[in-house]
Parts: sequence; C-alpha cells; structure tokens
Amino acid sequence: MGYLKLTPELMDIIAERFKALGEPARLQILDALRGGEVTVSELVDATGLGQANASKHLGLLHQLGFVTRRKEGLFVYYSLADRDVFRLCDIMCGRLEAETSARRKVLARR
Amino acid sequence: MGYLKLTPELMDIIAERFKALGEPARLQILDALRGGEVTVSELVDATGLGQANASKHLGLLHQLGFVTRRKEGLFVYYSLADRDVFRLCDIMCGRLEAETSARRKVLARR
DNA sequence: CCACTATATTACAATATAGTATTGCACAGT
DNA sequence: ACTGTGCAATACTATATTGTAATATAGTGG
Repeated sequence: MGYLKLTPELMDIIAERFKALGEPARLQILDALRGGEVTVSELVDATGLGQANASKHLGLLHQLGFVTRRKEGLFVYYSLADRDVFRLCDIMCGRLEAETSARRKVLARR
Repeated sequence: MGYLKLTPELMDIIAERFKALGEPARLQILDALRGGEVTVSELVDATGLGQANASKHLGLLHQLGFVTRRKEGLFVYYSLADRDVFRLCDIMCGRLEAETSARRKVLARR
C-alpha cells in the first residue's frame, strides 16, 4: 500500500514531532495524561519533574498539538489531544519485540 | 483497547528510537531507502549529506534496528529493516492534517 | 491592596548532538 | 606489493537542548 510521499518540508515537520517524543520526560508526561485531564502540579507530582521543567515540556507538547490546555481559575488542565502517541509507542514496541526475538534466535542457534 | 503500559525503562528505550527519527537527515536517509538496497555513496548523492555524516547517521539507524547492512566487496548496501517507519510517519501526517483542518475551521468561523 | 498559589517565562550552566575534516581500514585492480 | 576507492571512526567546533534557579504573571481570598 502506498505510503505518503515525504517532501523535504514535510520531513522537517515530522522530524520535529518525533523529536518531541524523543525525550523520556515528555513521554512520562504524556503517559501521566492517559487517565484524563491533569493539572500541572499533579503532573509535577506524578512525574517528579521540576515545575519549570514540566511547564516547558508542556508548552512544547501543546505547541506541537500533542496536548490541549484548559484554564480554570488558578489551574491549568492538560489533556491528550488524541491517543496517537500510544499507537506510535506500540509500533515502536513491536519493533523492539521483533528485534529482541530475532536476537534470541541468533543466540539459540549456537 | 488497551495500549501497552509504559515502564520508565521502556520509555527511555522508546524515546531513544523516536529521537532517532527526530532528525530530518535521518528521515531523508530512510526515505531514500524506500526503493530497496542502496550503497552509502548513492545515499550521499541522493541526500546531499556529507559522507562522514551519512555514515554516522547510518550507524545510528543500524544500531537501533531501523536498517540492515550487507557488505559486498567495497560497497555496503543498506536497506530498511521494515516499513514501520512509514507507518509512523503516516500517523504523524494524520495528526498534522487533523491539526491543520481544525485550525482552518477556527479561521473560517470568523 | 496584600499575601498566597499555580503556572509561565527568562537566564544560565551543563550536556548532547550535528556536521566536518581527517585519518584509518578493508578490499579491488594492476 | 602499490594504489585508489568506499566506508567507518575519531577529533573537533558550533549549536541545541535539558534541567534548574530566579522572576514574572495571573488569579484567589482575606
């Protein structure tokens, strides 16, 4: 089946998104948002990140459309824009498994 | 449907993979490998990257299991380990489209 | 208006990464 | 063996990114 053609500009944009996911702290944040809306403070507690740091990561994730914000009084509630992130992670995990089992086979064949 | 649970170590590993894709030069390389096996020189020509640079990126992609190598005489032929990369890119593109059309709607509603 | 809280922003130090120039190495042809 | 070629490895510079400390902003309650 035909995958999309990747123009240079599109590749830049896509790379930018992948790079955003290429950081454990941000994956942690996204994972913490699994259950639904969470405030920044809750996120800080859940992830162990510093407040400023978490805020910065959240800013990036928001800018790239991975999360949505909703301000209510003093609090800002973040939530996942969609579940794509987890689909992406699952594909990566599938790769890992394939990789690992292939390696196991090589080792077993001695 | 249940997505995989992400342990901290798994997140590190996944982040490492995403980070590898988070670089236009590497996406370019992977894209150039779409058609099948390609030598490093051909890749250098196709992408415009310097030889050393391309080689370094290829080394990383190989280490992370995105590409396979095959040496034949003087040449090293690289090829895609699988088509997952393009599935991942397609999901990202889907996100972009959704994002863009949402933005268009916001603009149209003035 | 003042104190307090939640979040964002800025400035900065430490680290990581990309690109490049150079060198090393393996192989092929002569 | 000698030479040239294709690729990898190393060393280095320039730039980007992370995390954090300090400060700013915005809202809330007294």
